[in-house]
Amino acid sequence: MKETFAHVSGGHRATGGGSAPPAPAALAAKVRTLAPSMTRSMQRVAEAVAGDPAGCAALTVTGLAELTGTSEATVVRTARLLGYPGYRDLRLALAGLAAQQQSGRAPAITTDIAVDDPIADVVAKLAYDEQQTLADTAAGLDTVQLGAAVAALAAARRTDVYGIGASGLVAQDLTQKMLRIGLIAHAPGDTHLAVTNAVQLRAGDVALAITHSGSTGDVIEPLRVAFERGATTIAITGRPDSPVTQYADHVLTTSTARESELRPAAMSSRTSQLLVVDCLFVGVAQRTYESAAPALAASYEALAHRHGALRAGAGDRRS
Amino acid sequence: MKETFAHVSGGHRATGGGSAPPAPAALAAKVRTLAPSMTRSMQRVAEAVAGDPAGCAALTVTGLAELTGTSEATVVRTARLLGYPGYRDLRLALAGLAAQQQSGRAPAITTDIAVDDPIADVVAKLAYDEQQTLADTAAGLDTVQLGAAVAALAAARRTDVYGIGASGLVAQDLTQKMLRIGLIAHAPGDTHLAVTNAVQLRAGDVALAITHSGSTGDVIEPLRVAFERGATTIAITGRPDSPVTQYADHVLTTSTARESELRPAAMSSRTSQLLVVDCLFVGVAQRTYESAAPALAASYEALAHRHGALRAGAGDRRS
DNA sequence: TCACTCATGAAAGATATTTTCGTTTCGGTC
DNA sequence: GACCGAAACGAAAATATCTTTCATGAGTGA
Repeated sequence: MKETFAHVSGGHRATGGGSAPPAPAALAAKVRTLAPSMTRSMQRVAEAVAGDPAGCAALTVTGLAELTGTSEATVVRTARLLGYPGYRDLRLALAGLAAQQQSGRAPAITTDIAVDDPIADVVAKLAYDEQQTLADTAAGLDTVQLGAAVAALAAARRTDVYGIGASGLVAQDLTQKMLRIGLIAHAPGDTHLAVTNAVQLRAGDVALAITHSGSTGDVIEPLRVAFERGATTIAITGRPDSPVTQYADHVLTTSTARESELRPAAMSSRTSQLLVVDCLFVGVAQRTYESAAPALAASYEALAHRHGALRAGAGDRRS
Repeated sequence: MKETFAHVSGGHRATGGGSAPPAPAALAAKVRTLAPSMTRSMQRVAEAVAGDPAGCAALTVTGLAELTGTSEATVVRTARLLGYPGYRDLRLALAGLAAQQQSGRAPAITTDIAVDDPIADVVAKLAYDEQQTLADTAAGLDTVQLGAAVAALAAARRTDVYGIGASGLVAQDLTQKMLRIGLIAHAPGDTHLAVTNAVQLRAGDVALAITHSGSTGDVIEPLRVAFERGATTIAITGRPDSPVTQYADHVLTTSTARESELRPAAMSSRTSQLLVVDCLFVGVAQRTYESAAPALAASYEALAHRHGALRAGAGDRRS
């Protein structure tokens, strides 16, 4: 009679009496616990699995069977013993475990970049450092000063942005963005031009200086001129006590990450400066939304057909 | 006319976008990057996968096909497009991803920046988004392509970097840095100059194009010229299947973050591009360490006295 | 409208996993 | 030392799952 055996085979459920949640990360522990109750070949399999989850996750039943010198059946039996419905699920758990211990290996990237670091490490370290820089900058940013700066920029008749070297690019970035929302901004390319421009400023205008060290003469000079002309002046610098702040109504502080030979200060200061500049931009865009939104749309539209100019195959959808 | 050239030079594209090893956790980013080049049903699958990795990992091909209302074939095709050999491997990666976000922090979904967000929120959201962009970019970068690009740059007689608009600033950033370690690099300011420059390139030289859309004619054109001149060409783009890759020996993919009205795509693509550029720079600096180190020190030295020029005391001698 | 391309799913084909079942091994008993 | 029974084990069949092929229909440009 069938029903007689039914409950017998049905009762073969694994540990837990009905609900056997597959082990998440406690696999190594489970292996150790269950090892004594395992047969020799099963132990070999369990050992391999616990020893190299990532490697085993890449193997098929057959592969793992060969690796451990056993058969597919044994592998499946081991998986069952470990609490999974079959090898497929064990493999899935294995992949998860591998990913976990992979990501847990993060602390290694706090070290400086070395000359012989493999390229993958360089990527990881740089990304990590820049993320850190962003977090630091955001945390250290004075929102009151930022708000004041935004208000000044939004109301300005025109804005001058000064920066040299790497900071010059940030200055241009801000300028480009402000132009996009219909505000008047300039980023003079050299000091003479900057000073010449600065002389034209007056109350209601804004001058913004970007310098990491806060001591770059080429940037301080035009800011000083603007300051003396009565313009509202803003400084973005990593040194809140540096010379440039003397002539700044509002000071926005960027974070200073540790630098090393292969990772010049310019790199992290740029990241930091860009975040500040983005905040300024978004703040200003919010305040001038009525005019900014259509201007943004218009400049987007104007660029759209440039993109299609040389289309070669892949269709680009309007997005 | 054009098409004749197109298919001739198009033969170079063996290394396009699909040669990357399976992505570990950069899946969400990859989905976003590749979504535009997907068909409707594939997008549905990709969406399901990105939206609920854990859930999908528990499904078989058939299950996922049913869930998304498509067929097994489509699921497999999607898996392929995402860079995996087949669904089985995608599923494994999915399990890994699920485990990671399980153990990791909460999803921390960011809402878009709203017009009436207080300035503090703007800072927090921008910082978070940019951090996310960095993580995605780092995870999605093909280190093989990156390594090849680094090797080409380090060995180049000279390097041209093309970029327009926001990408133009990134191009300048790279150029500045390369000059600092004694390498010859140019970032022509406009398309005419760029093409004129490109004509001068030959084998052993490098041309690098930076464009988020991958369809910017002004940037593709000089790269094409350089490509046909026999120079090694590199493209940094957010669209690995875009026209620009036709003329690129090495393609470096930047991540595409979701954009909104107040946060234009240019913002996150810039962050992404800068990370890639930094990686290139550090990689090149490593490879040319013998000459790069003294050059870096020298340029640092040369700038040092500029910083002191306007010392704090208010009295400025130099004018 | 027609020819064409391409996305799509049904079903055939290939792999991987699970089950079955017979053989081997081991420990004990006579 | 021979024999028995139970458990371990693997070969191969059976099944589930994944992949490929191919015909169809939707959409597109001429």
